[in-house]
Amino acid sequence: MTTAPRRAPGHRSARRPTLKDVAAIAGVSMKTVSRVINGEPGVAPAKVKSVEQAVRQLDYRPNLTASSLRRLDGRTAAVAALLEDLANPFSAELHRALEDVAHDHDVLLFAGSLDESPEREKQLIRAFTSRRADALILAPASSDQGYLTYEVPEGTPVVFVDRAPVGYEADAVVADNVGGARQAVTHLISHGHRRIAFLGDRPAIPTARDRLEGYQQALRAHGVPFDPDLVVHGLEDAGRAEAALPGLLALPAPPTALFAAQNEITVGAFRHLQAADLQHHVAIVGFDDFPLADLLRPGVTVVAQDPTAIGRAAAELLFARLAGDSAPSRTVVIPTRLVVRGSGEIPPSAGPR
Amino acid sequence: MTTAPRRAPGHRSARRPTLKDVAAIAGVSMKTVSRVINGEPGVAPAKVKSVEQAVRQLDYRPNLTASSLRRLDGRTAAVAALLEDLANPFSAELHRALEDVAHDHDVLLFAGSLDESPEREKQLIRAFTSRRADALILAPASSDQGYLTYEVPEGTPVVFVDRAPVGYEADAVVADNVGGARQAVTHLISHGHRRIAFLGDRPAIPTARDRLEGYQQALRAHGVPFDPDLVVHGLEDAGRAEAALPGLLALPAPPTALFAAQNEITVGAFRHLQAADLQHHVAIVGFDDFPLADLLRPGVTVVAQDPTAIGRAAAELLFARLAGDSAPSRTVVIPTRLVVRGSGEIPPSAGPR
DNA sequence: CGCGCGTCTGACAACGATGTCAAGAGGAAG
DNA sequence: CTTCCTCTTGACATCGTTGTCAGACGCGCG
Repeated sequence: MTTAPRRAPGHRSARRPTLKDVAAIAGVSMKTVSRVINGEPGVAPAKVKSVEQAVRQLDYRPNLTASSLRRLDGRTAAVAALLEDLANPFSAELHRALEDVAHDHDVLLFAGSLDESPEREKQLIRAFTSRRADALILAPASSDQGYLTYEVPEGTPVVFVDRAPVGYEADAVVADNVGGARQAVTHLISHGHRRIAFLGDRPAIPTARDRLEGYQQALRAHGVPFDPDLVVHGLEDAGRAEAALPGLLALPAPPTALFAAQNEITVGAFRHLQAADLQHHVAIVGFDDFPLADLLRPGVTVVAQDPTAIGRAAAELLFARLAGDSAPSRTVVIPTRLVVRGSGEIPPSAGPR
Repeated sequence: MTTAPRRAPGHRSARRPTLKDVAAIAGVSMKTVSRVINGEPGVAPAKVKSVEQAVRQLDYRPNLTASSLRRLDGRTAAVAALLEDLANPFSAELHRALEDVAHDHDVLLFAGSLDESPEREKQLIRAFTSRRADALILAPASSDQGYLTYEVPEGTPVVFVDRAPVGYEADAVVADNVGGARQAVTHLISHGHRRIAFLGDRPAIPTARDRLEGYQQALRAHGVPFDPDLVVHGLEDAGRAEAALPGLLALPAPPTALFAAQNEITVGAFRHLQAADLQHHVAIVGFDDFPLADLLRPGVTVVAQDPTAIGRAAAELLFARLAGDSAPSRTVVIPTRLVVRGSGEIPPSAGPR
């Protein structure tokens, strides 16, 4: 017969076939089947053939959970990624990059969103370690990751992305937050601005602090006085950023330019500017690129992070660790890139009037 | 001593503690520990206490892979979602909705992107079934899912999202593609358009076909002649859509309005219109909403799908199946909603000149 | 005081696979 | 023909957990 090497469609057996079933059909021991499945040498060609035939006949699939339980290294060929919010383009692109590298290594990726919640972070870490993920990728929401010391078993590498670890020793891949912010603000200064507002996320977030630091460095370097009234913190989403603008622009000495330290904030701020028809009068540079920034009018000038590069670098560090690399932990800084599109090149005006 | 209920930070034991270790410390059998861990009744309160204490002392975590191996139902408390492209806002939002429902059920979500590749779909299905995911959520890339009959073990529910199954019997949650497209095109007709182009993805994709069907229904219903020159297929990404527009607009009788059957296509088409300064002269309605559509000028009118509703409905179907629901499979259709923003209300003009 | 019953408990097997190891087959060397 | 060695092979224990089942114990009853 040349057809029907496996069960006819429509029929599902109640139980998945196991090594034992294959061994019975092939007329060899379970161990020999195991050897063939795993490509171990030292099996007579004739037996290899009959095992392969039995495997096809039963449509046998090894049970990876059983296999990883028994194996000495206990590897599950799955890694977990805990990111900020998978619906955010930054996290989504990062996730894609991680997935692509993982796929090259025949490893699966579990993913979860943290939404800036430290509790959710701990919860998910537990869930993933209980399932024996081989490694973790973490964009932490917590302010201190010391708890990883006892949560994460020895031999499970952890690589931080986007944010550096605090209280825990591990590899990290981060964007150049200080340098990028400096670059953005310097760009505005070079276009003549001296009253530049800083629009930032909650200061508890390390990247938010770093970007504020870069903002201040740029001001200092060019002798621009620092005005605390121009610094707005706690803009956790686009809506809050939008709502914060009217007050800022109504100051006695309003800013002529905005530095938005995060993509959601940039969008929220732009939304208000456009609603007030100020988008061609108030300059804005955002940290982190976002889709369609080039289609807005004016196009929105940003300091772009490279989430794909961050993801790839993180995944490669991680697989190096899994392959046995035990060098001291490294922090890789991925440079940012200024993308000029119009909104950041608006000159200072006397005011919107 | 009142302190140090668990290992001091900085110290990691070489091996994770197991049931046996807990049993030894608590002075009971492994089985009793197992009972306490799983909250089974019939354990003397004193023993419960000493087990709980030992668990805390060792910071014991059950090994879920071993547990699911032994359990009769073999549940792993993990479900897999195979979506189109996690970096696309539609998939990303869907993913978030799935994750949220899964989280409510204390179930983890594995995710993967298919990128319209049937091979990748089969690969990932294998990877997930090998890991014994309890259920699958699938936005298929393949044109026929008959292979699931033997790939997916009996008792593992599959729920389709975004696209209905072909050659396989399963629950599905889809948007109202025909109705939504009809609504979009009717909207354009009601604004006076009679030469309306259809910009679509590869016709092999069922949703693309459905949307073409809706387009044709709307034309027929209003006595508008169908002109095959105005139908462009195979626009797989924004770049291709952008590149297709010049030829379309250079026709002897160019369209006065565009129906873009997918968000990437809408963006690509809009990008060309704006580059040619036609965005206020050629009407456009897109299928599927996208972030910042309201910030463009004109705002882009779309027929919005509700990926969150689709995801929630799919997840709820799935958990009902896992809970034992064995009713015949259902298909849930989630309605679409017309969002008017400006680009779809542009009247037909004699041409861009 | 013996019996039966319900409550707790632990010994043991089993889930599906792989690591260990010794034994059998076969050939080469003495 | 024996001895030794290599090459294959399978029996068995084991990974960490849960299902099964029988035994120990205390209790009330006749």
